[in-house]
Amino acid sequence: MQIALTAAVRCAECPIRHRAVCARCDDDELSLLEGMKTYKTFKAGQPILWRGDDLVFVASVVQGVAALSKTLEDGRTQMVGLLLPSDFIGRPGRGQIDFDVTATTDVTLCCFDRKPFEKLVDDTPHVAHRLMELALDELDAARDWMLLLGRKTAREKIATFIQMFVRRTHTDEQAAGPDQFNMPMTRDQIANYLGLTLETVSRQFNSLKKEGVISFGDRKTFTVVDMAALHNATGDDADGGMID
Amino acid sequence: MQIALTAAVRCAECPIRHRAVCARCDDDELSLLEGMKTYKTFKAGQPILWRGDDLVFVASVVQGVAALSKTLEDGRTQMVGLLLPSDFIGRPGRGQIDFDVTATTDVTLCCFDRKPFEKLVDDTPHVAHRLMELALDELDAARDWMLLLGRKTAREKIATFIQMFVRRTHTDEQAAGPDQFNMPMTRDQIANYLGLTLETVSRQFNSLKKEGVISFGDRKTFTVVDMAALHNATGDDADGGMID
DNA sequence: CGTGCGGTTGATCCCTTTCAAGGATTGTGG
DNA sequence: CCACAATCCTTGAAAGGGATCAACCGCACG
Repeated sequence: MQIALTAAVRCAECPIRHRAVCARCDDDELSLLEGMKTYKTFKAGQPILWRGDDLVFVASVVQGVAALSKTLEDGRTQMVGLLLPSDFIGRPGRGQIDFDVTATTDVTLCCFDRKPFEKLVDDTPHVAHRLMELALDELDAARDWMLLLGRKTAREKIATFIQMFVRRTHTDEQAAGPDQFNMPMTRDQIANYLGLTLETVSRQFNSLKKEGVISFGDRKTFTVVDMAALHNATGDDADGGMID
Repeated sequence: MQIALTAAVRCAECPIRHRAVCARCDDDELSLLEGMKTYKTFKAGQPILWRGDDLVFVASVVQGVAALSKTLEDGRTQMVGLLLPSDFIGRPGRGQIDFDVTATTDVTLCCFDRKPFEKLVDDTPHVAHRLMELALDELDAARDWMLLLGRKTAREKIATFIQMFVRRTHTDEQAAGPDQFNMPMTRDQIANYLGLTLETVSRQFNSLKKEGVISFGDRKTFTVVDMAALHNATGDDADGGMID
């Protein structure tokens, strides 16, 4: 269920107010941002930015999921980042990006023109700080993913993916059930994220289902039946290795 | 050939003066840093920091190569970053790191105690800016590596690795020959970086050698015989996709 | 009621891993 | 200076996990 978002939404009531790039801002700073922002929406599957494009705007993801991906000459593609609500697109001091950004689900972005935003970053330490934190969080996530891509088995990849998704989603939206959640990605997109083929993704999902670790009603609605078993299947050590 | 470095080396003469965290500093700022810095050296193979350690110092790599790595419960390990001269260890606002840092070769670090350094970062926009740039560079590198780990074949991985290494090394040190360079890592370390086994690394190296793409005299000294063929073997498109 | 898209399942193949043995190089101590 | 050990590297044979190729299912939608 999506909340209708328009340019009229006030920052103070924004669902990502406390985690996005504006998290540290006081009221004055917030009203500066409020004066600059515009909302853009994208339908599932739509491209948001192409590799090599001039970066005319930067943005926070307000609703939905977007993906960063890279493609080899022969068409093999690999997702190199998943943007959930509060994640940031674009970077100060870079006029271009080196990957494609695509809407995975319907997406709402809170956009700022790049040039004025960069000026604001220079004048507003709170924003600069938060931007740095977000970049470092992304770096941590990227490194976890490198371990997954380089060394984990298909089964471990799937288990890790589900676990990550549950963790990030649970706090984001009020999930319907205890460990139930909605999977907004197709098997093919998941495969591109995990460095697998869609067939392998399907097989591993069904294998975890047969073992009673997860179950799903609709093909897009999962329930984690046995959280401990799921964690066990990730290959990670006890504390999960994830920083909260 | 290593230059002897002691605490007495002046920043103005430092080999990484123009690329490290201090790159943007003016003379005043530089003398502040100069007053804080101490050199530490580590022998090849020595641990520099362990995962979960309290981060008491941050540092720039002055000489040598260090590696960031993560390990699964059962011992599988994956390098998640390679630190060459001018790269930075540690991050503002984080008291801990989530990976091990190990000296791959003999390493010289230019260290700063974390707390005072963080204060300096807050007061010195030039340093904060540069730190942000370095973080974003690392993020770009991490994403290139995710594509490699997730989608490239063993052959492509090796070719990409050599290419990356030649590119970064050539500007760093004046290489002996045109495309000759010194490989400071063992087959095992390379395997951990590329998500392969050491046997596969060995086989692919020798395969590229048989094809006349590279040659090596000493097992640690490579020459790229056919740069175009090497690039062709990376799977990347024409311009290489690497940002300089 | 067909068509298309996403998903499942099966059979086969192949690249990389695994297991194993031997070769090369370096360093150390007698 | 040589013997020996420790590392690092190479090479071969076999096994296996995931990819590939292919057929089919089920649901949404026109």
